[in-house]
Amino acid sequence: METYRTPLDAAFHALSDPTRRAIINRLMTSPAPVKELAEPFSMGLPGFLKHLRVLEDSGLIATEKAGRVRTCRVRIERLAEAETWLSEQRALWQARTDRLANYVETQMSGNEDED
Amino acid sequence: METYRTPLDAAFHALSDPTRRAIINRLMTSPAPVKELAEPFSMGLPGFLKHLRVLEDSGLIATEKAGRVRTCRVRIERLAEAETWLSEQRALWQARTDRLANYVETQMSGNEDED
DNA sequence: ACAATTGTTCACCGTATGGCAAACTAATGT
DNA sequence: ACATTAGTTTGCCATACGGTGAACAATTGT
Repeated sequence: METYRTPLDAAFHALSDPTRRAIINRLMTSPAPVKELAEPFSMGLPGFLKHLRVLEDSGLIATEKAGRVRTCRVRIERLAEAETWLSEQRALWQARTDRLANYVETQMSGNEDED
Repeated sequence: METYRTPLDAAFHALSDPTRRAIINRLMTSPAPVKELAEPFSMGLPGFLKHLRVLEDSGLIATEKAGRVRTCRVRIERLAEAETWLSEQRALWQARTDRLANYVETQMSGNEDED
């Protein structure tokens, strides 16, 4: 079903849906079975299961079935990858504003009364 | 075009495509005109412009046209929102593992020779 | 054995996505 | 004036997405 190329593609895609973010949010506190996870949402189980599959295919969660109950838990590593990408970007931004601040500073010490 | 509900939906969706992440990555260092941004990619301009629109609609970038050149720059706030959501989730996870560690510890001090 | 609980599969639907090619507009260089 | 550059619009396409209802397992409680 998921044709996503890289893990990051899949992770960000999975996070782009509010239902799925809510699921992640819930699972951060503790693992839970499918039924309990589904309860807060108005949609039917089939639709809900699709969301779970998107999450599982993305690696953001893992599931395991015991008896008739499938228990879901978060895989924090994948979430960390997304976080890492974002913080790398912010590092680039930081480097840039640092350069800019530095430039402004050298300019000002050159002509202190400039506008 | 974008029917996205919340800013977070739109931001994560925008980031789920490798082309768009590459654009963001490029823009982190400095603003750039459309043509220069498009050069590294094999696709045509119309397709590329769609990516730019997704990014702009998500609030991850802003663009401004001067003469015939449209310059694009990152809007760091929106990226920060995504980062914030992720770190909130990790805080929940952290709280959980802390609780768990605490529990294990109290158990061990109760029966120190247990397996 | 039987019913209830829990999950799964299937076929379907309307809309969005990611791409293309072609035609077009607007600003700039010569 | 004319050609070039830079971007835009339009129409099209195949596939993916988010949801539905109906039928079908498989486990568990009584």
